[in-house]
Amino acid sequence: MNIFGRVMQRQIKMIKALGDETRLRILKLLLKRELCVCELEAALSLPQSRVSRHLTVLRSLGLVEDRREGTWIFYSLFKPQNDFEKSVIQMIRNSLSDSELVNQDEKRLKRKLSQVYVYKCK
Amino acid sequence: MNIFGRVMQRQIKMIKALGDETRLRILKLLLKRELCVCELEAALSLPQSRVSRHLTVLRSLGLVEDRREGTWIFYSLFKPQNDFEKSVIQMIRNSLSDSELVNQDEKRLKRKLSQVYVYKCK
DNA sequence: TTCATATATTCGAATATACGGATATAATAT
DNA sequence: ATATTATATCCGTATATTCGAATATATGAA
Repeated sequence: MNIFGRVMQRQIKMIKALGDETRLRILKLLLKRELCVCELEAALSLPQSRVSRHLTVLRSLGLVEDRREGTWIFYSLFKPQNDFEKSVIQMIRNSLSDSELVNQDEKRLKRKLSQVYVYKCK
Repeated sequence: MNIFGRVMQRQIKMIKALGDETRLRILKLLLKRELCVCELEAALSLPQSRVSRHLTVLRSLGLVEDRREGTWIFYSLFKPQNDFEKSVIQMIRNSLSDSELVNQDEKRLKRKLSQVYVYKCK
C-alpha cells in the first residue's frame, strides 16, 4: 500500500472512531477543556475501563493528546493540521447539539469540577 | 428515548456510515453528479450486490436520494438541511483527497460514461 | 408471455467491535 | 516497603458489520 493508501486508511479509521456514541461524547467534552480520565468518567457516568479503552482508541488515531501530571493523565483534543482534520473538528462541534445526553454530561462534569480536589502537581 | 435521543442516534449512524471505504468512495463520486448503480459499479470495480447493499444503507440514513428512470435507478447526494449535515458534506469533500484509489474511481467512471449507451427514457 | 437488463435482497461465514469485571501498571505518599 | 489513587490492559462473551454468490424483483422490449 502506498502513501496515499495509508493516509486514506487513517482518515477512514478516524471517521469510524467518530461514529461511536461514547467516543463522540468524550470528544465533545474535550472541545472546551482538557480533562483527566476520572473527570471524564464522572461526566459520562460510565465504568473506568470503558472510558480508558475509548481514550486509547482516540489517542492511537491522533484524535486526542495526553499529558501526564502525577498520577493524572490529562486528555485534550488534537490540533487540526489540514482541511480534513478541520472538518473532523467541525463535525464534532456540529454533532449532538441540543442532545439531552450531552447536556447531562456537562452537568455531571460541572459537579465533578466543583468538588474541592487539589491537583497534586500544581 | 426522546426526540433528542433519536436525532442523536441518527447522527451517529450517519457518521458511522461515512466510516466505510466503499461508502465514502460512493459519496465522493456523487459529489459531482448523480449516477446509476451500474455506473457506480463500473467506477468502483466492485460486485453489484456490494454496491447496492451500501447504497441501501446510505439511502436509509438519508445520505443519498434515488430516482427511477426506467430500469435505471439514479442516486444523488442528499441536500444538507442544517449545520450538522453541512459538516457531513464538508467531511466527504475533504476526505480522501489525493487518494490514488479515488483517482482510479474517477478514471473508471469517465471510461464508463464515455461508452455510447443511450438512456432509454430520455 | 417470455426475455434481457438493472437493481435489491437473502444466506451463511468471516471478521470486527464493544462491553464489564478483574487484574496489571505507574506514580506518589506514608 | 507498603498503601493508595489513577489509569491501562486483559479476558471471555455478545453483538454488529461486511462480504460474495445466489436468488428475487422490477421494468421495458419483443
